Amino acid sequence: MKAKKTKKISIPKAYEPQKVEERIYKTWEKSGYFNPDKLPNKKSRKQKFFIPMPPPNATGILHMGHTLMLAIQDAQIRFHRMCGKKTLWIPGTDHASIATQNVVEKLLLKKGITKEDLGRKEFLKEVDKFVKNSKNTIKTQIKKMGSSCDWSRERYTLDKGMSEAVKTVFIKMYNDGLIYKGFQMVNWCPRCSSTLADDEVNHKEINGNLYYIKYPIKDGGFLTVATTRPETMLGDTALVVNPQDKRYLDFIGRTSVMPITKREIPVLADDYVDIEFGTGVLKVTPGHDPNDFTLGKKHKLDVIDIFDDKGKIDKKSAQYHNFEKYEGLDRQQARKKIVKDLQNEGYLIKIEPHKHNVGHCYRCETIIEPKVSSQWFVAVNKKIHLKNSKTKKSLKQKATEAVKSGKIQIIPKRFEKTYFHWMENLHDWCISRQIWFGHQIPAYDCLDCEEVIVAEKKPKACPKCKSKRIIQTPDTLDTWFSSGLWTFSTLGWPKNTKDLKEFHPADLMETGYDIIFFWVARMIIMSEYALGTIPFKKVYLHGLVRDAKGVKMSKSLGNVIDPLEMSEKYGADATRLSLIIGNSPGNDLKLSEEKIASFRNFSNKIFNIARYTILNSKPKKIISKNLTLADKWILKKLNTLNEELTEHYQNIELSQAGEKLREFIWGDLADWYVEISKTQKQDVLKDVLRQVLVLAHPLIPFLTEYLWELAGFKKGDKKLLIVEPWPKKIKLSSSKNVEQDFQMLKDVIVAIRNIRSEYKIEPKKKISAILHSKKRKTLFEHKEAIKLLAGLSDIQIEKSGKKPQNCAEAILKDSTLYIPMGDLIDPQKELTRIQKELKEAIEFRASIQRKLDNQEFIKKAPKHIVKQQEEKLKEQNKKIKNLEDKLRFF
RNA sequence: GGGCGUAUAGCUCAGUUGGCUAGAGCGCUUCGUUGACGUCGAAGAGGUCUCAGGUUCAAGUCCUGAUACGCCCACCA
Repeated sequence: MKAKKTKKISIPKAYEPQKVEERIYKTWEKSGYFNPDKLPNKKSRKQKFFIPMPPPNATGILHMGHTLMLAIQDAQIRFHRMCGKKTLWIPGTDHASIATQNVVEKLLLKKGITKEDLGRKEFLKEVDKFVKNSKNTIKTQIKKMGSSCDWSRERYTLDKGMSEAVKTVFIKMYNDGLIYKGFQMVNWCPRCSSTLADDEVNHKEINGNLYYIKYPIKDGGFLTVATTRPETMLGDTALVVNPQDKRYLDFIGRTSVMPITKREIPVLADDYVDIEFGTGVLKVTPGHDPNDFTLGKKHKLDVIDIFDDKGKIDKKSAQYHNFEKYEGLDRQQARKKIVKDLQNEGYLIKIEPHKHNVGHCYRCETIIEPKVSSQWFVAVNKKIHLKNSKTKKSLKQKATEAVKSGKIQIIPKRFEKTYFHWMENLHDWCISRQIWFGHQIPAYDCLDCEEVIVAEKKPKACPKCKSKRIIQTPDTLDTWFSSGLWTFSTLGWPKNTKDLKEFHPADLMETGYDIIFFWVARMIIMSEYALGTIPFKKVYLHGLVRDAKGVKMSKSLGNVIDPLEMSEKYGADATRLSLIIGNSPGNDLKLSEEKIASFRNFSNKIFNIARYTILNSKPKKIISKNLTLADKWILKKLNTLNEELTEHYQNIELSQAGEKLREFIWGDLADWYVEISKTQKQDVLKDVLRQVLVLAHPLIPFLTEYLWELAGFKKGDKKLLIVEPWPKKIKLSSSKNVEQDFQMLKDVIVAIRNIRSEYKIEPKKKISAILHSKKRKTLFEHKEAIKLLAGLSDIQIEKSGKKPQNCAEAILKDSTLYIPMGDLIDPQKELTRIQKELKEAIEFRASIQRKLDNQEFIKKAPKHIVKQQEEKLKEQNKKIKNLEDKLRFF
């Protein structure tokens, strides 16, 4: 109970992460341990563990989503590194073609410059300049979070090696007939002036209208068409009705003279048309609707493209097809004007409000225009002989099998269904983009004979017509085409490198569920195609980080919580913990500054436990003899913690790992063991601290490494915590009953505290207690602890004895506690207390009794459950008897 | 139109294969300057586990249905 004098080692009173994090990170970097080739005990590292880091966009700044991914991956990497695996985490950045080009375009526009002003070459120089700069920013930020990734292997999706990989795959796919150029309906973003893949289009419900328009028929009569997009009528090339539709039988085969343009189009029959919808008459615009395109193909209709690349009514088309008066109007303007004209000329019958889904660009939110053009596609349904496959299979089949066979495991499992569903419905993937920034397609067009040549280098002459007028296709590739190669291109593919052989496939792919299709699916397709293997064994999908109210964070809403600001304020460890604890795969996370602050408190608590241990623990070396009940208890708890954490880390259940850690450190260690240790001549604090630091390190890297050093566990420059082997369980002899015995000790202390609280006894005031207990010896060992923790001046512990007078009492499992109150005793208070306790006990006993009276329960429930109930009953009976005895005195 | 998820204390969430007098953190109430920590400690209040059925000796946990909220996918003009 005498407070130990703290020695004069100067350790600050509170943890100041700002002062240590940067230094610790540099120490790690200098050690070389981020690099698997420089790890200690190299020979014994038989297993490997590899994570390719999802590359953040090169232009971005770090947001909570990144921080979350870094925290999870770093925890995994650190755990497996400590477990003795050869661990590799490759960092990198993504060039994010459309996104980056948009950003730079906007910046230039502020200076009044368009990209066309600069020309392709100069513009790309500008982009590169910009990327170079922001790449460094994000790199520094990744380091700030403590990420232990191998910077010597850092990659960029547009670096030389990557371009090599992209070219190789493209050419191989082309030669295998899996990449083709085709004239097809694609999603066109008029703002970006580029195509988009199907999954880059977001469908949103829009309150639109259905316009009913009269189409006059030659030789009399008219048909009424319902459309949501009247402006597309400029490109109509037919009307179609269902041949079963009796209303229109007479019209089939006749000709309509269209309103406005007065073009003549046929009335056709096709059972594609839904009789029920609208008027049952469909206007066909093969140039601007995917269905109409298919229908048009079937009926060999002309395709009229009425828009230019910016989504405005095209000049040439307007001249040719007789709608010059709309030339240059954008889609909205054209719609307005056409509706007005239709109305004036008496062709508009009515307008009905109509909800429908409209596609939007996922980058800039502009409404997508379906448009027919010549683009490059990956054929996903074409069956060929793929690597490591005996029979002919399509890319889609291979990618589906990879998951279905269990070779790839998706966490959480429910996303496997989503994945299959998406794969089943996958159409050919449009991979060409009319963007300047990106991997330019390795295809060359002969300007004289229009021959297309796919090759690594520009051919000297056209193989067909020998012309030398050859240019490279201006289009670039979809960003996801190159990031699809990420798991193996980062390892040096197409060269057959040592890294590739050693590390592929990755052990874990950790990314957001929002890019399961964009990226995860593409990586599976690409790896199966190029290498004939899976890209990774596990996919762990994290959710979105939202604000405290569950709203998506966005600059415009001003609800963004900045990870760097938070790390500066509360420490990177606290920021990481706030994202890990209370989070589960596939679910969104609500984050608030308060939550982060609460983990700062936790860090500080750990710091102070360590501080106390360093300054006061006795002895400084591991002991195993003469352990007290408390010593054995905390060591046993530590063993359990070790076991549980090991499993949680292995299964990527980091939230549970974090909670268990907090429970142990704050609950068991700080609130109980540290306090009790103050009454002991020697303790095991140092051993416990040592192991706790190891177990906590994957989740709390900075602080633990710092304390490791402070506590003197770091023996020699190379012995950093980051490479400390994962601890084995501590051997404990004779630890039977430790938990029950310690629980009894806790119960006694809590009971006294309770009485103090009820009687409002000042904490300063020391009182005495008398304890009659069957386990006298066990409690006696920690007599001083009871005194310290319950604020007693004195305690008598006897096997049994006479009931003392004027006491507050508490009935415990094997003991009865008396607190002499003298005049302070309030019989009424005691009576109420006992009565309340008795009532609860009786109710509880009744519920157990009911169970035990039930013959079915006795017959069918497992033996140990029945026994458990019987014991509970006994316990309650004893308690009730004691309480009733006490009542008799009142 | 198809599919999926969630519903437990004021808030954020745990609750493994059914055995629970239903837990934690934050918040709240009362009390406290016990030399590791006020970024702390002690004690406490607070829940018919969304609703209705069912299976079972036993249901927060499994099944069916309903309701609410959320998400994803989709070319019906």
